[in-house]
Parts: sequence; structure tokens; C-alpha cells
Amino acid sequence: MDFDARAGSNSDVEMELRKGPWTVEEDLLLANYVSVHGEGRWDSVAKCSGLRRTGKSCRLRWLNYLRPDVRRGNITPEEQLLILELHSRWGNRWSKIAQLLPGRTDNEIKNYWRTRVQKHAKQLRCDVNSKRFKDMVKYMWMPRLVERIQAASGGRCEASVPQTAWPAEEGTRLVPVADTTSKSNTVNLSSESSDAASASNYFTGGVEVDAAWFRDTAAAELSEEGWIESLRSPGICDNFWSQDLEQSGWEECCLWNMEQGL
DNA sequence: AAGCAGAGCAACCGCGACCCG
DNA sequence: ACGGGTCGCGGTTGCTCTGCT
Repeated sequence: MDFDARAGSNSDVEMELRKGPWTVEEDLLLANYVSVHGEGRWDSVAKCSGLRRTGKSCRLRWLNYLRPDVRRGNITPEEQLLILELHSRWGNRWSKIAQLLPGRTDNEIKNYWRTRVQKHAKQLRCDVNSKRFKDMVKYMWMPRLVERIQAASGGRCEASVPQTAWPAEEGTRLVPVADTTSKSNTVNLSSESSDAASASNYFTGGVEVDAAWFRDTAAAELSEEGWIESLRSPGICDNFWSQDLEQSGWEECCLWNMEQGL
């Protein structure tokens, strides 16, 4: 039962189903109706509430925006961590992932993934489904988030993160980087070019890269972002990471960029 | 100040699953 | 068993905002 945007007289237009952004009046109508009658059947909601919208549209608006318990805005590091972990397990099962993030909608999580994570991988010409990308998420991105959460909670990580998130996989080439998550990999790069080169080598499989370039790029990024300072100031870095993980993900950028030449 | 490009997000669309007569 | 109606999910689109030149 699709709607059809045919041109017509004013009265016809009045009766047409509306599309596009919801108005405040429509929001009020829908919210009032649902609060009185419950969610029920969405086609009925659409018809009986007086809204000229499809049931689908009403459902989407209610679930993603009007629902009282819906949370909007900054996705916390804990939530980011959970999203990364759950996505690694279930893939694009957004609604399933959303069930474990109270107040978050599948749409919001999907948008987060597409804008922050997938876009990042795309820019770096790295397949989000590739082993390498998953490793980066698992061994660099996620540990960083844990650091952030720990810092924010005064050293106690209270995030409900599945323990399978970052197993100690000794013997893999990624271990050294994973092992540095508590301190060194965030500091060394700013001061020692050799550390920068060695860190980069772990993610290039030991292939030589331009260490000077790596160091300079990292230093420039560090200077711009000032995130060494932020690491030492839990309050500040909490906001920093909450706003956008990617902005502090300069290191991954450097590493991935170098991989492109391989 | 104006134009442009990119990012972020709300909403739509298509399809498959489910329910019920 | 079948068919129509409805719902829910994942993919996609397009609008708005923001930052850069």
C-alpha cells in the first residue's frame, strides 16, 4: 500500500499521505495517541490518530525519536566499545545490537557505524570485513576505549565489556601493540622515532616504512589534538573520546595509510 | 561574506518474516 | 495450505549543518 505523490487540488493534497520531516504538531499527535492507546498496530495508529502518514513512518518516528526512553546524542566510550564488540560478533544486526544498548536505536547505531567506522575504513581503502581492519579494531581501537573508560572511572574499568573482546593471543604479530595499550603506545610515538617505526612495523607485518614520515605525522597530529595532555586529564579526555573517537585515532590513520602502499 | 564539500542524521524504501482469516 | 495485511530489519537517500577556502 504505497502512497503516491500525485498533483491535485488543494483538498486532494490535504488528503495525501505526507512524507519527509515530521512537524511538531505531528509529533504531538503521535505521542499523545501512543501514550493513550499504546503502540498496537501501526497502520491503525496512523489512521486513527489523524496523521496523514503511513504506519511504517509512524512506527519509525516513535521508535527513533518520540519514545520516552530514547537516548540521543553523544555515544559514550562504553557504548562505542560495546558496538564494536557486538558488531564483530553479529555483523550488521543493528536491532540485535541495539537491544543491548538501552535507549539507543538501531538507526542511531547504524548511523554511527556508517559515519564513524565504515567511512574511516573506506577512506583508508580498507575493507571493514577484512581481518586487518578487525584486528585494528580489536587490538588498538577497543583497548584505547578501555583505557579511556578506566581513566574516566579512576582506574577501575566498570564497562560491561565481554571478556572475549581482546584475548591475549600470544604469538601473533599484533601482540606487542596490544601489550602497549596501557601506556607506551600512546606516549612513545611522540618522543622516539624508533618507537614510532617499531610500532608501525607491527601493523605492516614488519615491512619497513618511512619512520621519519610516521614520526612527523604522529607528532603533528599530537600537537594538533593535544591528546597526550588529554590522556593525563581523565575529565578532558573523556569528553574528547566521547565526541569522536576517530579524531583521536590518528595513530590508526598513520598505520593504515602506510599499509596502502604495501 | 559567499560558495563549496563533507559529515551527520532523519526518514524512506524494499524485502522477508510473521500473523491471521 | 494459501493469500493478504502488517511488522521489523537493513540498506539507501537526501536534507541540514558545519567547517574550510
